[in-house]
Amino acid sequence: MPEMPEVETVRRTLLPLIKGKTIKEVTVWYPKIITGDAKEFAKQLTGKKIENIERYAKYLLIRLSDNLTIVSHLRMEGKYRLVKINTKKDKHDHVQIIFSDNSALRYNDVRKFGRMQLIKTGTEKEKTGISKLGAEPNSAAFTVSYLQNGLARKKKNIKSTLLDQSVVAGLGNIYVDEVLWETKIHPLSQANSIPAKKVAQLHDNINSLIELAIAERGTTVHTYLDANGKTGGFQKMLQVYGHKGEPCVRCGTPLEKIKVNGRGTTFCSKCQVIYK
DNA sequence: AAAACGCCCTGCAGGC
DNA sequence: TGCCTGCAGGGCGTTT
Repeated sequence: MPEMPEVETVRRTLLPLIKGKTIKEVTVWYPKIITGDAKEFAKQLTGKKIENIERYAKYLLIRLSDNLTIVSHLRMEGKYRLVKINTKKDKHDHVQIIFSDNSALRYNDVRKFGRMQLIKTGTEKEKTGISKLGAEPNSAAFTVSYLQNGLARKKKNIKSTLLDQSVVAGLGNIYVDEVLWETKIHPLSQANSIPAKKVAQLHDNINSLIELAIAERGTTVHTYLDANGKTGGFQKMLQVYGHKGEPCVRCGTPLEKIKVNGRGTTFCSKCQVIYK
């Protein structure tokens, strides 16, 4: 499932594959992927040139000529790959952007959860999901006091709070479980009851975890692949996610798995402290 | 108003 | 070439 490190890896691998290319034609096989009118999406894109790809949290911003931007969210299983024009359509290919050099960008998504939205460049903070996002890890805005203020407003558990993209933008289920284990905070701790010193540690650990995961080109635990079809490398460093029942590497206690607001949550009941 | 819930989707694992 | 159920989950609309 692409979280911020995976989306950043997609950005880095996709950019050199499509930068500078001119769009000749767009095919939308599954219109629900497109937010707004799919025919209009295809029409507007025709003739435009790919200028750059940016990213905010888990959103890709594909910058085009004529002040247009495709805002793309991969959700659980969205993938991009570049193919030759006549490559047979995969069962889960949903959108195709054909370039003037007869290569084609395919968007593939087994669960069809991903979304693409065409907007005027610069309106992403009003017209898309980006409008509700908080600060990203490792950004200037993501300070210790920013996180302390964010948690102070929340009475709910820390697991749900860190998944809340308006508090910290870019974390998903894997990295939240990892960072709570690393910081020795129980996932059911009440967000506004965590001591300031622990919040400061949490902040630093979020930053270093995301930085390391990006350096490792993300985590592949299910089907995640970058735009070159390569898996990530961070899965070998996971301490809790996917390790239910295995001994905690710090204390040897078997890791537990519970549901927290509908999300699978793996943790060590001995060394992760609950704050209430 | 904050928090929780339900929905979208498909593939796969597990039980029988 | 089995069938059925539950699980995986990010974001968003709806409900509590």
